[in-house]
Amino acid sequence: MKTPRKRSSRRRAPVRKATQLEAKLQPSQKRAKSTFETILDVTGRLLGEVGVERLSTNMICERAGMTPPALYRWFPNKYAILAELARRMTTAQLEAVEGLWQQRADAVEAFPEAADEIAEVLKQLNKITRGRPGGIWIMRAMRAVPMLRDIRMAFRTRLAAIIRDGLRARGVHAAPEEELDIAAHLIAEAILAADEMAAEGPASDVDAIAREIGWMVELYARKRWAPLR
Amino acid sequence: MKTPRKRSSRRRAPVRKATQLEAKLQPSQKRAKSTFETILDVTGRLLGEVGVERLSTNMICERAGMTPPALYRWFPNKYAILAELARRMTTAQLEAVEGLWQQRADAVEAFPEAADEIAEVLKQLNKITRGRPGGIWIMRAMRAVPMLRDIRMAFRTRLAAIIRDGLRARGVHAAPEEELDIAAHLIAEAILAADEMAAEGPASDVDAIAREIGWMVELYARKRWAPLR
DNA sequence: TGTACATCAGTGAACGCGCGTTCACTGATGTAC
DNA sequence: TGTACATCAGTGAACGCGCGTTCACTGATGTAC
Repeated sequence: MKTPRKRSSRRRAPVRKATQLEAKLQPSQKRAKSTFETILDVTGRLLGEVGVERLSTNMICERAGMTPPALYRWFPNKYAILAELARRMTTAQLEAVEGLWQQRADAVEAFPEAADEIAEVLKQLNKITRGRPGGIWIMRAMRAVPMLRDIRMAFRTRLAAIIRDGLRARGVHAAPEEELDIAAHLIAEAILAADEMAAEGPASDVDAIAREIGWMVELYARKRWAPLR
Repeated sequence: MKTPRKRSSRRRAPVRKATQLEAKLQPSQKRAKSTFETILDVTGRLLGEVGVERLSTNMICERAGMTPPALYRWFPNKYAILAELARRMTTAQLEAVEGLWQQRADAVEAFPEAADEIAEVLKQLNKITRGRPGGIWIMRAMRAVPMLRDIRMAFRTRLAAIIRDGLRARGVHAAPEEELDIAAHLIAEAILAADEMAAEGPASDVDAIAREIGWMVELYARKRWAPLR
């Protein structure tokens, strides 16, 4: 016999264990590595096709041509897969930006080329965002999925730190520490917004968007803490 | 003549139609209006507690103290609820911005107060984003949930149009149409990013963020199409 | 004014399905000798 | 070099649960007379 389902007035206390976001273990054998990467690749593609909320582990397995236990051998749950994708993405983007920044660190003392520099940053970021399967959707998911927000925050913090140091190195001395910090975060967010905007349209739009975000950041950074008239 | 009205139990077409995002019908009676609003309110709150992907109609009903058919009387599915929340939010924000813009349309011929103006826009937007239950999460969901993206796009397009017209009205004549359009969209995205950034921290941060985004937009708009040196 | 009655707004109880996940097991791989 | 064997990487087949949703029905509301 069936117990009737009780509905109202019962508020269940969710004893939810903190979801593990790391991969269970790293694959050692060749076959395993391929499985691991296939899961990530397929998840990225499906993210773009059905969105986060419709994505399921069964769906991933079916598309990847494997059975669920194969997936669960490597990932404890579906958020761990998304988290791995997010971590790889943000790591790649940080490395790209750091590379660019460092590369020009010596050559630039002031702002003359800052617009070009920021434009180039945007292009690099966007190349990565576009280049990975479901890349934009990973970016979007990092905003909206609570379990991924930490990764995004860490990413933005580091991006802002790079920008802040870059501004200081290029002669912004008048700005109070706190103000500069907000400015750097704001610039980081603006660049990320531009990246997502650029990723949603045709690739030919990227250059134009990169040019404008470059101007925006340069003019802001150059003039904000200087006497205006 | 009186026709006996027997409720006919007709079968619905088994064809899966494209998900309807409108409310089924508008409530007329008082009790119904209250139910309708409760559903929206509870959904907003739950959005902030569990996120989009964990949100369910059963959960909404339980928290709202009603049974599922009460919900399905007004909304065809859970996306329609989210869509209604998103539409209300963006409508309120557009009205706030339009009001502000119009209010100052006569008083301002050039840019001297543009920074303040944009700062004020951000504050108004953020007041709405913060003021509604789950407001930030609705903003975030509009980015990541495919079914809500149309609403966000329409919102951004209108916001960009307001900004574009505002720039033209304030003396930006040198910019090519297409370039100005990209600029307006970029400004819109930057402002929305700033809004989300401001909504995630304490309310006391809003003013500082508003000030910086104001500067950023003003300096960009003022200098972008003018000779720089 | 009261009330009969059509219509509106909700409940109670479940449905089928796909979700995330797991168990017991087999086949593949790498390596020590 | 071949092979025995421990270990690694996968399969087959399901599980219980909660999801979105619906049906048949009752109670609440508004209004015509």
